Amino acid sequence: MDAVLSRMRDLQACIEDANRRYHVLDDPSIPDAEYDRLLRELEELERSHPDLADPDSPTRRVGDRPSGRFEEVAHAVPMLSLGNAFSDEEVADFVARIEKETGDADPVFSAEPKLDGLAVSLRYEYGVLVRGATRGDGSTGEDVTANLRTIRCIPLKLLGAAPDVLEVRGEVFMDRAGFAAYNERALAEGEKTLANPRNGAAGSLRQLDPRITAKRPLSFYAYALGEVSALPPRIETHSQALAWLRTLGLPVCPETAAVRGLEGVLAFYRRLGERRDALPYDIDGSVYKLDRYDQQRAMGFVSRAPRWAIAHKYPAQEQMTAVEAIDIQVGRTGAITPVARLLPVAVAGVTVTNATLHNADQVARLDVRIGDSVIVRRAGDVIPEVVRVVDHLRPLDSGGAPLHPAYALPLQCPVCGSAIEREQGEVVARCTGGLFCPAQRRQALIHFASRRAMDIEGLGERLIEDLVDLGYVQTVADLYALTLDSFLEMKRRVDLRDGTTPETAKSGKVPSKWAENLIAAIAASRETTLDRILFALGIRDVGASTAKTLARHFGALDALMEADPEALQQVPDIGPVVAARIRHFFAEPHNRAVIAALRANGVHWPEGAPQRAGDGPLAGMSVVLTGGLASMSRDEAGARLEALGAKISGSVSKKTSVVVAGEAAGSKLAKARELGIETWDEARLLAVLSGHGIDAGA
DNA sequence: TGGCCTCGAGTTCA
DNA sequence: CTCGAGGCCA
Repeated sequence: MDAVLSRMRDLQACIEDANRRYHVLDDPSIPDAEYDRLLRELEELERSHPDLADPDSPTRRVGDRPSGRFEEVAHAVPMLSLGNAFSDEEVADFVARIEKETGDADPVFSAEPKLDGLAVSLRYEYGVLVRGATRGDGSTGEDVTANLRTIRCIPLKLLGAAPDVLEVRGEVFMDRAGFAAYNERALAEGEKTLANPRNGAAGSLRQLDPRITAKRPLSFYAYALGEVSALPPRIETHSQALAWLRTLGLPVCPETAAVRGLEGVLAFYRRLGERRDALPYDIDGSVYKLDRYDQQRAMGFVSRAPRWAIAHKYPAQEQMTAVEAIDIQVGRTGAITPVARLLPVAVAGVTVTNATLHNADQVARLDVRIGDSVIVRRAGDVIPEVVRVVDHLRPLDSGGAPLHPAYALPLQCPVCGSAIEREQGEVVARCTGGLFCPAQRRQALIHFASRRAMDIEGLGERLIEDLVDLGYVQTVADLYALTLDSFLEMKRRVDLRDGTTPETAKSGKVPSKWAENLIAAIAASRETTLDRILFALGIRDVGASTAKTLARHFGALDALMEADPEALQQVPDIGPVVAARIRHFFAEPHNRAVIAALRANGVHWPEGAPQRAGDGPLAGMSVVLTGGLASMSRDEAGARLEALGAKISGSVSKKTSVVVAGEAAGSKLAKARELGIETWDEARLLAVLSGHGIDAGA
């Protein structure tokens, strides 16, 4: 019981603190999702232990006291908050409750996006805006009339026949474009940037100088009524009220729609969710309001929220979690990457356990330490990132100093013990162990086997790790000496090491199929091409594209190996730096030995005369492929275009001649349109290929 | 020398 | 996908 009580008091303190920071300081300390979670936990504890509930618990209040910088305003009709639903089930419960209590089997809801901004109340008397206030704690807010008057879409005078008194509730928000522009400027001028658009809106409204507010790109959508002296007749639903507000000149969110029953609200939720990223403003959910006023009255209220409305939240894009450790990863080139190991947390639908910290500079910028609470986000792309540290949750020692020191990169490679060095002016630190370092050896092998290199199917990271750790493979050439027996023996040793039951014991026969397939895949990779083997060798700064150029330019490996720096720099896109790296690679006796061993093991590729000048019908064209093609893969399409002399590039710029856009083409197509670059659909591509005698099929 | 344009390298999870 | 840096051109 003591434990419950102390947990409740802890939660209360956390929530109060978060409230204060959010409402009074405009400086949120924890993400909304975390706040909601804490509040729910406290609510549940209070429900199961009503005797322990504090009468002043934050669950009984909507927000917090105003900051005192502005006049206080008492709301004639309180501004309530909404209950939240985080799952379809909770929405189903909400709808079922309404159906049961109203007796309406198919109730109509007004559904609208839940804008991520700041709730305000506008008071019009005789059609003139006389006062605007923030929500504050729900019953008392702050008078921010002067600031609200600067928002262009808020009418200072209503159109038509307005009632004597009309209070309109709605959301003030900053759209994404405005937010981005604000931060860009703040960054350029060395000012503090805003954490998110909602803070932009809140911070702007709290400016003491309305001239500053006037420069902020704020908008407003009305979504509810407060005090109204006389509602026009025949307004019996929320939808009708919104339509009426529109006629008075008040902006209402165009996404708002009337929907029917559970099916209707869930369909609205999904439709809106799909378009979430495309909307010009941030939303954090949908809101459903029972449309008929008589039904709303029948449902009534619970302490802090109406029972006839609910906010259905989308999975949070930001979450708070704890850093359990900061580990080091060693890349193929020795690059040292610090990685935050996180307490698993669900962010936008997936569980995140790792997040890259990129490099030492980034760690220093964020000042991430072990034990810290951090905000994790999955931004536009998929890869999670640590956005910031929640400073006031940092663990402290008894003296009040941080428990953990600032993180410093180790001086020695944690894998091989070699020195870690950072070259002058470079951002990345590197392990100097080279192929002596097992981590680099492993990465080199993974690279060698990868699809764009030797394309050895089935030889994945796990297998390579075991092969390297157990000493079966030292260099890439050793792969070609592996036999069926060595794989089976290795498997036995792995099972023994991990304590896993050998499959041989379970099935009673030798499960050699996977090993046979692997041997076959390795054998198949013996027949390759010069550009693949060049790429596979893993020369620094020689990627797939440069390898292709080198292969074409020299035609044969020996010619490349003997080329001096001057000869190398004759190759397009090769300058002094890359030339030196290539020379350095081939000067290394170990690398020459590996190449000899590969050849001795039967790895071969066609060699031919150097092709220096690009020719073919599409010579000089720079083509970018994007989106999925139905009749062939992008790689195949690229190979065919290259056969015609075109250059395939990965990014769109004004030098691009054509963008081939397949299914679901994204940002590259958008960029092409923006730059006015010619685009081809798949049909056009096929026509061009067959027009030059290239068979598009198979 | 500065400002593109590219390429390379590293990264997460189902 | 994004960042960093090499290469090229004005």
